[in-house]
Amino acid sequence: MLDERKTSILRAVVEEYIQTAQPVGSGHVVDAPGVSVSSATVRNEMAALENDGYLVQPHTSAGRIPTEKGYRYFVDALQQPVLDRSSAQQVRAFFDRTHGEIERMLADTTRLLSGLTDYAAVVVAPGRDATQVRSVQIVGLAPTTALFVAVLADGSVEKTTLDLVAEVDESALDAVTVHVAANLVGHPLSALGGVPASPDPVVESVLGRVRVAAVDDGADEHVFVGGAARMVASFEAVETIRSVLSILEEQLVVVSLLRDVVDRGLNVAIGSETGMQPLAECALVVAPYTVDGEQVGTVGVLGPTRMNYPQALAAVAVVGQRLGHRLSEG
Amino acid sequence: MLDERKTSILRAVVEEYIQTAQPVGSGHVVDAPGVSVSSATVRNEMAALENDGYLVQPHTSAGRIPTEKGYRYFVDALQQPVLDRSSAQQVRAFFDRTHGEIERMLADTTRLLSGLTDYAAVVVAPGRDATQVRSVQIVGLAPTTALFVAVLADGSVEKTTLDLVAEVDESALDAVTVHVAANLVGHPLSALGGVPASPDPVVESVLGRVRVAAVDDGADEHVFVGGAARMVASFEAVETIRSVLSILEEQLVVVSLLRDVVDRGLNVAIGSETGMQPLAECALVVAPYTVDGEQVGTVGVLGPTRMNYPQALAAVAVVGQRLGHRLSEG
DNA sequence: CGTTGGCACTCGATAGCATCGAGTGCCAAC
DNA sequence: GTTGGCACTCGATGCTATCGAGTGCCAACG
Repeated sequence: MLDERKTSILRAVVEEYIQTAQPVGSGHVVDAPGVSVSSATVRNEMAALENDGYLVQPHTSAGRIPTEKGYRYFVDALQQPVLDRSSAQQVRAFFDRTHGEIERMLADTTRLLSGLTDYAAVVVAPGRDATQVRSVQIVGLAPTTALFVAVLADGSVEKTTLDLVAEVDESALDAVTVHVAANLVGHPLSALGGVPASPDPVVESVLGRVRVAAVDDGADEHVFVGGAARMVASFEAVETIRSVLSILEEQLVVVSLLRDVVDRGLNVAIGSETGMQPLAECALVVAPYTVDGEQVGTVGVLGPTRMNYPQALAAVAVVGQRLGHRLSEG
Repeated sequence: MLDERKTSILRAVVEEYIQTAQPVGSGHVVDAPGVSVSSATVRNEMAALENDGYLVQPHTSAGRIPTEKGYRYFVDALQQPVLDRSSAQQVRAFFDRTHGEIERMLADTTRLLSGLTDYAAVVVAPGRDATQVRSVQIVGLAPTTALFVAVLADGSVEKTTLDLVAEVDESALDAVTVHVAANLVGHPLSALGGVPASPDPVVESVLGRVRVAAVDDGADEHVFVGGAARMVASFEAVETIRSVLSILEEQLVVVSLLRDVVDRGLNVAIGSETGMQPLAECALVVAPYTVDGEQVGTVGVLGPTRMNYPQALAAVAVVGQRLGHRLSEG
């Protein structure tokens, strides 16, 4: 698409702009690798790059800034970035050390990722269907309220409140527990829909509630966000900060955003590529992680469009891979 | 402490500064209620208030800004503030409508509070000891890993990973479950420490792990933070925003901060009263809530020192009270 | 013909300076 | 004790000059 020299120039502009946040002039590019020409030639090339939509000038006679298209080309031209030694060491140390609740581990993973990149980090927990139910229990809380609790093989616990239509005593709830357990343990939680009807009408009425609740809750995947404070420093307009934080506060939005990006086969979404207007000045780097060969979740970082893409890509890739390994071994 | 007129003037200055964020001059105060004197007299009084440390001038010949001491006096002089009709209606509607998981309910409560005040809201969940254990279960996850799960009467679920020293089969874990359940159901979770030893050495070894884990996890109370994005608009320095967000991201810090303030018998902590340097420009309004007559948790809002205290105090008080009621009825 | 040094030009940033006005402190008079 | 009057302060605003990084263009060169 672009000849070698234009590519080198574009890369130099992007790299310097990422570092300094200042428009980059032709003079700064001449001693970049792959650019052994004078500044006048660079100027000509940069004018061409602007014409083609890779760069813009904030105003006449200023340096150039990459456009979304420019960042996109830069990212696509990147060869597989590798994580620097000390970061890699940090990741290794983290996954060697971490243990305990899966939720805490995922939350800590966001801190790790955020610390590596200085941007906000997100981790989408493994989906319901990625793991089997180990144990089921229905516990009465109030005369007409019960709690459905399922322990999954990965150590997570799912629960749903059941609003019962009539009073149900403990023994009946125990019967429901036994019935559900017999049909659910060893299967993914989504198999709840396939639990056969019970001949006992009381059991069956509770069962109805369980099925309904399972469908209601099935949609919301758990997501962990960390290091939002770090990302703040990358922006200077308070209004931008506010709108980005608003997005991060809405778990549903974050989950669907990540899913959407992954589904489009991207590992980077730049500005409007995110599909969210408040993220126009942001870029999102994501990587799915796999447990036992199956994609079950996603890790990612959210930062400004002038993000350190090589670093972020490398960090997200390595953390995603390690996280998958860690979860696979159980 | 201050005569009536000085109090009126101080109140007028605080109220206007809260609204405008601009230094308030003597001219703006003359037509405030309780101040029927000329601007010259107001000037004299304001000079006195400055001398006594209630006001400061950003620079000579500018209006005045309240100091922490000024805000403190203003807050202490406030009669019980009442919530405006529409907000009260909003609160009532929320608590009539809300149901389901207690965690979701508490998280939604932060959204409610944040929406009412336009500041960040925090809710500390009821402590472990405030509610009884309804059900206990120990589930094996891996050969040497098990999960201790306890369902509490308020619908919350506590869990802890157990790293076992040796392989323990299902039937042994079931024996532990039965043993623990017999001694724990009906008691608060803290009674775990008092579970008697078991004659069976295998059961006893697992039991040891359970006791250790219970102590480790006992400290961390759950806290929900919401509406951080809203609060951002109250500040203009990005660095301030960053440091405040950093605080809010650390659950332990938030919990101990709230506990500390409540323990000091305060319902408002202004600036340095919070005891946290990064919150020097913030104020915290808190209210404990009670379930069955016992203080079990706290709600609060965090905003700038130039916070709308009457509104925030009223909102926090009402939401705390309603939340307590809601949780009491189960 | 691509490359290059040269050059006029642009325009934001910075600094200096006058002006404006909100607000103050002080004082004499009521 | 209160008040109107008044000189004064000082940030904010606006204007102008200057500076300099960077540009576009062009003629000359290999």
